[in-house]
Amino acid sequence: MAKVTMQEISKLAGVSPATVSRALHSPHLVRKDTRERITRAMEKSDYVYNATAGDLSRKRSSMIGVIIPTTKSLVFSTSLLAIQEAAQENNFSIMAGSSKYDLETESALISQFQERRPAGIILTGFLKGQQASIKRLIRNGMPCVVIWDKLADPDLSYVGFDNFKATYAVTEYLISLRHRRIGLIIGPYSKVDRVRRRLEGFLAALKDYGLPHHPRMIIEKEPTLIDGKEAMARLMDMPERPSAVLAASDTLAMGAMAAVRDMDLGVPENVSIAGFDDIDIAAYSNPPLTTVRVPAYEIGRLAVKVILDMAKTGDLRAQHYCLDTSLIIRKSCRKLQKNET
Amino acid sequence: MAKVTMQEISKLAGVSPATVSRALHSPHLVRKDTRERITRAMEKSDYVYNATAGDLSRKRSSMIGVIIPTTKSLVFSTSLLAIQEAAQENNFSIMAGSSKYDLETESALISQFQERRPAGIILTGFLKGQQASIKRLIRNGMPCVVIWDKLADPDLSYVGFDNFKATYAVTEYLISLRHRRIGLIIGPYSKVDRVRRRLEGFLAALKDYGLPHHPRMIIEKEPTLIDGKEAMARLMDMPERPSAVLAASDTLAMGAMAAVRDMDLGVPENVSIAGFDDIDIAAYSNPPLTTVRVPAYEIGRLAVKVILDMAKTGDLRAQHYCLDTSLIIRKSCRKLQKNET
DNA sequence: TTGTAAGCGTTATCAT
DNA sequence: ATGATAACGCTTACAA
Repeated sequence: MAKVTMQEISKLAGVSPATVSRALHSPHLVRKDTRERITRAMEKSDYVYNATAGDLSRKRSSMIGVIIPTTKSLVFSTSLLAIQEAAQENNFSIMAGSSKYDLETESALISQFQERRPAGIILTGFLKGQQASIKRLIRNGMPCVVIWDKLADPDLSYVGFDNFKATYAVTEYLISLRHRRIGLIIGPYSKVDRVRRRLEGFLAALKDYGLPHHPRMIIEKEPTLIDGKEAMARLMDMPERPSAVLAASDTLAMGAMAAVRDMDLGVPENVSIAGFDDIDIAAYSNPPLTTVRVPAYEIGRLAVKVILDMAKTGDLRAQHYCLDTSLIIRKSCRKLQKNET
Repeated sequence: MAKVTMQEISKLAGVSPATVSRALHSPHLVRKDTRERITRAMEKSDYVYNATAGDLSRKRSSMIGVIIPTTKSLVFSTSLLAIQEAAQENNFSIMAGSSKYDLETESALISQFQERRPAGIILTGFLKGQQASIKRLIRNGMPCVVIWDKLADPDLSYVGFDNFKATYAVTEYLISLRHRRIGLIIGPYSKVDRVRRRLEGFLAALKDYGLPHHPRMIIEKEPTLIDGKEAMARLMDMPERPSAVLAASDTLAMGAMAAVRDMDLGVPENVSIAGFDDIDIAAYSNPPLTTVRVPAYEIGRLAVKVILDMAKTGDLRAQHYCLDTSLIIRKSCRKLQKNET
């Protein structure tokens, strides 16, 4: 398709290929009338620029690699959308892939990306054991930025938020509602650092307020609806069941609410549930979900900015952006009575 | 980054670049021991294949362009996930973009894709007025397949389902429940053919069963939660309000349910609601949503197969796959009493 | 089974 | 302001 090349355009316009290239990328270097002749020639012959050839010649490509855990979570999709919009505004394309929380998949994706010499790579959190290989990437001159977390390692760039703090805050809120037996349904924290920090925030709040810690009330699951439902069912079956449950993602929370409904019990009358992410639908669930709002869109845009900036200047020194989260109080949590348990 | 080239590997292994290339892509053409020497050389020097150069040389790239309306709808994300998985299995990368139901954005995306000479392009339905330019693409040798619809045009490939029939069926179901005043909340049918066919299916069912058609009960909106809610509020405010409402996407349906709840009315006691898509969460809403299941995942996988097949054989003759949808009856619709209206 | 060499369509460096 | 020309890193006939 589109087999006409710059060569042919240059002939048609009676100039050299170099001039055509200039007319395309640095129009100000070309006299107006030649520029117009070139433009006309291009239009007449349906010329389509060949970015592959350009990238090869220039030794860097105008693509950005993006890894998100899953396209099936609305909240990551929001970041992806932002990334895509920002990239397109700068005439970059994105290569997307989802790791599905699997180390091998993630590595394969990174390798696949590298083959195209992208301008940079955006990673969503990352799996345990990936840290070294990312550092190697950076050392080799590849702009990388981790999103959705605040990293301890000063050598790694990130655009994220404080998962520990955010989880601490929502747990604290539950405690302020007089809950003392609080369950936690959480994603794969043994595999993903970002998730582990949520666990740690939860635990820290419990400890700081002197609440007992029931390991059985912490359930690690995949962040899906069905897993949220199963976990909640298990929690509700316990002899001393929790009066409140924090689901470390809204998807889990939605599943959890369904479990309660299936028992003909109500949220928040019989049990309070809080989520994390503030996906769009959280405001529309029944009851509307109390949750932690995460700046998914802003994260995406900012990440692109960081990558583009690094690619342009060649300065790969780590950049850190920790954005704010906020607690969105809706109707899925209630305050216990003084003597209620 | 990764500045070592095939040249250097070939020197290291004491062979020609051509042999290295063969070892990589057609190992069977290379004697085992030379192959091993090459592999060792690559490992020792951290060689990373340069797909950009390869694509240029081979005059076709191992990328597939994908356009979906929005990453913010779970159901398109499912197709995207499937596409991405299938592509990766075949060592292809995907370039993704969302049109946001905007013609200019869609065109810009297609142009951007073309510059990379992708192996093919997958389009989700497509906007009115795009048909001619897609045909031109195909004529120029670009494999294209439209997903999520069954096209009338025999020259265009599609992997989709019958939007008319599916909508007809769910409307018929509502009618079988004795509903006679049925509202419709629907996406941008004036812009998107695929959506228009849903409208037509709805109208046809009404007509076939001799039901009156109230234009005011058909509301065109963007497929978002908030729009679903607003539309439903309007419907419920009508003097003769509908006893059932079909929302032509689950997202709209979720918004609609929220509107009913806000009026302190119940679904399906006061009004029945049916959706379309069967996004994951539809089974978990309160009440669980009766809806039309769409084979989003299968569509994605099959679309990649079609593209790859066309790219390999060079045979761009149109291929048509119309998959099945099914009505998933849950709890958001009820049967009216004999004398109930 | 392996090597030679001519591209692939741009861009960048020097000249003019 | 424009042109000549050598890369860029790989693939692919064709030859050996």
